[in-house]
Amino acid sequence: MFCRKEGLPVFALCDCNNFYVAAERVFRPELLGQPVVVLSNNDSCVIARSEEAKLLGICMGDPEFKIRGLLHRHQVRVLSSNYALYGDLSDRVMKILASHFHLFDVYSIDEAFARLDDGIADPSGYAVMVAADVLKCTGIPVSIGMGPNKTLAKVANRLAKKNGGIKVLTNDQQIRMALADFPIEDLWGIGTGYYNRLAAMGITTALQLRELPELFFKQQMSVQGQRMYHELWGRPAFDLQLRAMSAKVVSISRSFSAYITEAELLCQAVSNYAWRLAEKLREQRLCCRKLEIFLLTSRHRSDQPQHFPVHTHQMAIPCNDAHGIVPVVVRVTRMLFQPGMRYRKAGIVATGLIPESEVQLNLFTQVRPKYSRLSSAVDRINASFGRGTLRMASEGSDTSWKMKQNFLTRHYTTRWEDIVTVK
DNA sequence: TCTGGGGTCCTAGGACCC
DNA sequence: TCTGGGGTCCTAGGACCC
Repeated sequence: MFCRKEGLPVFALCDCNNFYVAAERVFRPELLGQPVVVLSNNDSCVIARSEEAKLLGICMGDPEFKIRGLLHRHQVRVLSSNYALYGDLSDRVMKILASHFHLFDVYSIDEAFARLDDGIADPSGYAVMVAADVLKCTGIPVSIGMGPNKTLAKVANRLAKKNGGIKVLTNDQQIRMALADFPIEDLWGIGTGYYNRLAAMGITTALQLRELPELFFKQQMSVQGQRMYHELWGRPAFDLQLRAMSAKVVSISRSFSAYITEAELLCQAVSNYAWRLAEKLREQRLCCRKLEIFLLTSRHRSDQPQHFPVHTHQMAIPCNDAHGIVPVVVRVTRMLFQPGMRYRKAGIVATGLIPESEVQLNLFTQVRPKYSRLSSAVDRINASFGRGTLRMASEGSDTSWKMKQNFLTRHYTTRWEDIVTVK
């Protein structure tokens, strides 16, 4: 199934370089060459950095308030995250990549795996051509790594970033060399938990890790670890995911821009989240059978009382309309709320998902069509006039909890009034 | 006193990913 | 004062069934 001429790579990983920053630079060329960071929701943490920002010592996840002096001193350009822009540019990049690779698997907003066609005799030259085409068509630079499986294509990609954008691993000698000084914490499948355990044993490079017996992987890191073992030795254990799978969980959670201490305001905020969750379920044509509602106080404030309540609600009928979901979420939130607590975040997780079509076949769902037609009408209106044009009255009008985005760029590619004007 | 065995489904929690 | 959000997979253990 993975057969290909001996010594040639089978898998490619294409990864956009510093994607969020690159996406901003497409429409803000004055940011080229400047240190740039993109912040998470509420403008709280660094989630993307340009090369210039990395050189200043800014790390992923750094809270903005802790590095404010540094940002100011070096005139770092600070941006709020603009997911409408990133999502749209991601779609464009993926379309170009898909036109060059027959078998193709979108792995995340900025990454895709591909299997190389048998006819490609010069993988490295092919990768150069693909990367150039993506850059020409979208303005986004990509790095491409190739190897005999996904794990090693990931390793190659990491090396490609430091090596002109393309890296191909073809035989075990090259693989050995690549793994010899590859830090285990950068390996796909090694997070902080495994890293700490391995480092305590003196294992710090991917090559050292590979030398451990297969049983160690199996016992310490379960079957995923066992798959990693095979891939490190060049045998493929993860294939491409060629069919889009329907989501198993759909969730929405947000931190508030200020603490919430009143039940009323909290209910208004979760009412807004519940509405958005219902929209997301309808976008994916799914209905949920369960809703998990949770509240969080700030873990970083050990001087304040903590409260992390969770409640799971079973829906009588699988549901994806706001009229079924919002009242449940508000009722549960009222029940979970404890006076005296300063809530920082709330969220809703929809599980037990089934396709909309299966619900409509159910005998006991005669009440649905009315709300289903109402929801479709609301979705059409909001699609035309913008999200939030129609919403639930329970959401209220006090927006003090809403997300802070002080450095947001325009929706250049997805909103008519934000489109760039050429003089 | 001695109390089966094998299967499924569900859930909670822990690991990981970007 | 200020520390993101949305996912996946795996395992162990309990309930339940025949």
